[in-house]
Amino acid sequence: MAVHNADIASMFNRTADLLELQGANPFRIRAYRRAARTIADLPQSAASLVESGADLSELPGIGDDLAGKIAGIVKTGRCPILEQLEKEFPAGLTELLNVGGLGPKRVMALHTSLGIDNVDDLRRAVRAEKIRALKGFSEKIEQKILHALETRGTQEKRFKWIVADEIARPLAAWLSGIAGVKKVVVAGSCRRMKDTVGDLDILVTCAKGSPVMDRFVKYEEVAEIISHGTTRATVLLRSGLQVDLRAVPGISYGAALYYFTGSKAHNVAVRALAVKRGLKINEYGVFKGDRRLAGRTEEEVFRQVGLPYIEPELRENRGEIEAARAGNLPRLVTVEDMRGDLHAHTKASDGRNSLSEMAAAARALGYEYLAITDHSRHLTIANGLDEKRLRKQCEDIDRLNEKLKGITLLKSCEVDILESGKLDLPDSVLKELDLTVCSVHYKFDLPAVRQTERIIRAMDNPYFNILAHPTGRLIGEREPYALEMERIVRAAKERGCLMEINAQPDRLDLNDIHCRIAKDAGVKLAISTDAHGTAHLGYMHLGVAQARRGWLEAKDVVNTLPLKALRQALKRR
DNA sequence: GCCGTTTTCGGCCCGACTGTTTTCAGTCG
Repeated sequence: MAVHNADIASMFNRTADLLELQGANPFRIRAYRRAARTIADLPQSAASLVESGADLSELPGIGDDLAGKIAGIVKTGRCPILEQLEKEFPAGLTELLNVGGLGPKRVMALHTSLGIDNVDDLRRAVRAEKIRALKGFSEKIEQKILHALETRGTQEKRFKWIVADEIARPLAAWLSGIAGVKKVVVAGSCRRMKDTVGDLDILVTCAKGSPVMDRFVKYEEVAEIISHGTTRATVLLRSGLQVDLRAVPGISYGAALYYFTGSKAHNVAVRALAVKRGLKINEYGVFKGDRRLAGRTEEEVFRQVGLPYIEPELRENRGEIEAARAGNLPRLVTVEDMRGDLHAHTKASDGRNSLSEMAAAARALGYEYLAITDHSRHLTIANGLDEKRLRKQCEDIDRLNEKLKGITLLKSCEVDILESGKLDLPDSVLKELDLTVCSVHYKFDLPAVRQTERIIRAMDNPYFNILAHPTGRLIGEREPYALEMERIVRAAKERGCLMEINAQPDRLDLNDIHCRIAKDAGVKLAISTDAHGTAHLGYMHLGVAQARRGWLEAKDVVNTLPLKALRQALKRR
C-alpha cells in the first residue's frame, strides 16, 4: 500500500497533538507541525523521494531525525513514536482539542480528574455539572464548553472563497459607515485568496477602537459574540462564519494589515528574520527597542527586514521568503494578462447563452478569443454533442467568426474521457477543432493507478490538448478523485498537453499546490472559467488567484498569449 | 525537533481576550 504525503502529514499532526497533551517542548511540537505542512505541500510524493534516495533533510523544517522517521513510514507504513504516544492516551482525547475553548492543559485536567476520554464523556460530564468544581474551571467555563459542543461541534467548517467574499462585502461597507472608522480592509486567508476561508479577519483603522467594537457586535447578522475587547472582537454570524475585527491607529495600518493577512507560518518566519536584525514586528509596527521604524504601509515593513514586497497570495511560507531574499520572486500573472477564455458552454449543451451572446460577453471583457467547449455525447444529461451536431456547431462558428469584430470564437469541445481512456468522439471530428478540452465526468471511484492510466491513455490521443478540472473536486461536496498527480504532470509534459485551472468557485481545480507542481515540471496551464453562461466568464479572477497562489507567471499560462501564439502553443510535439 | 553572519548549543514570534485571578494561565490567531 503506497504511503501518501497526506498520510505522513496526518501522522505528524497527530503526533503533535499527543505531544501537546503530554506537555512536551512547544518547539518540538511546532517542528512536527511544520514538517507535516512541508510534506503535505511537497510537489512530489515523499515515498518516491525516499525510494530514489533523495536527502529529505534538505527540506525546510526537516532534519535528520524527521527525515529518518519519514523514511521509516514510507518503508513500514508505521510511525513508532506515534504508536508509543497512542498507547499513553485514549484514542478520543485529541478530538477534545477541537472543542472551542479547550486546549491541551484543560483537556488533560478533564482527563486526569474526571476520566474524560472522548467527546461523549465530555458531554455527559457537562450535563452532570461535574466540570465546574474542577480547579481552574468554573460554571462559566462549563457553560462555554456546553455551548461549543452544541453549536460548533468538533469539525472545522470552511467556506468557499466566493461565499466568504459575499458575506464580507456588506459587512465591510457597514463598518466603513461607523463614526471614526477610516480604512476597512479584509485581511486573512480571504486576502490571500485561499480557495476556502475558515474565518474573516477584518482590519479597521480609527483613533479609538472601543466604540467601533461596540457597534460591530451589534451588526444585524451577528448570531453570537465570542469575545469583545477594546481593540479586537470576535463574533459568529448567522451564516456560521466567524469574524475577527481588529482596530489599530492609522500609523499602524501597514503593520497590522501585514500581520492579519498572515499566513501564520509566513509571519512567524519573517519575525524570525526581524529578530536576527534586532527588530521586533507586531501589529503596531516594526520596532528597535521602543523606537518605531515602520508601520504605515506593508512595503515599509518588508523593507525593514530587507525584503521586497511579497504578494499576499504567496505568503504561505512555501519558499517565498527565500525567493524574496534572493530576488527571485515570480512576477505573478494578473487578470489583465488574460487574453481569452478556453472553456465555455452554450445552449447547445448545458449552457444558458447562445454563441453570439457568449462572443459578445467575451469581447466586452476585452478578450481576443473564446473557445466554445460544449460537452460531448457521452454526457447525455448535459445534452452532449455527437459528431454531427459538433460539425454543425463548427459551421455556425465559422459563419459567426466572419461577422464578429475584435474577437474570434475557437472551435472546441469538452470531450469526455471514457473509462477505457478513449476520447468520446472520433479523431475524424476532433482534428477539425482548434483545440480540445478533455475531462473525466464519471467513474470517479477508480483506484488511483487506474484513474491515472485512464487519463494518460487519453493524453496519448494526438488531439488531446487541455486536461480540464484535473481532479474533479467540488469544494465541500466531492473529494478529488484518487490520482497520481506527478505521473499525470509528467505525462502532460512529455506529450505537450496542457492542464486547466478551472475558475468555477466550487472547483478551483487545479488547486494552488498542483499549479506549482505543474509549473515546476514545465507544463503550461490554461486558466478557464468553464462558463455555463455569460456571467460566469467573470470568474476568471478566481482562477487567476489560484494560479498566483501557485506562483504562476504570465508566461506559464497559455491564454495570456495573443491568438496566433496560442495556436502555436497548442501544437503537440 | 530544527537550525546556524548567534554554527553543534541555546535559542525558537507576539499580543489580545477571558476568567479567575491579586499577577497570571490558558487559549487563540
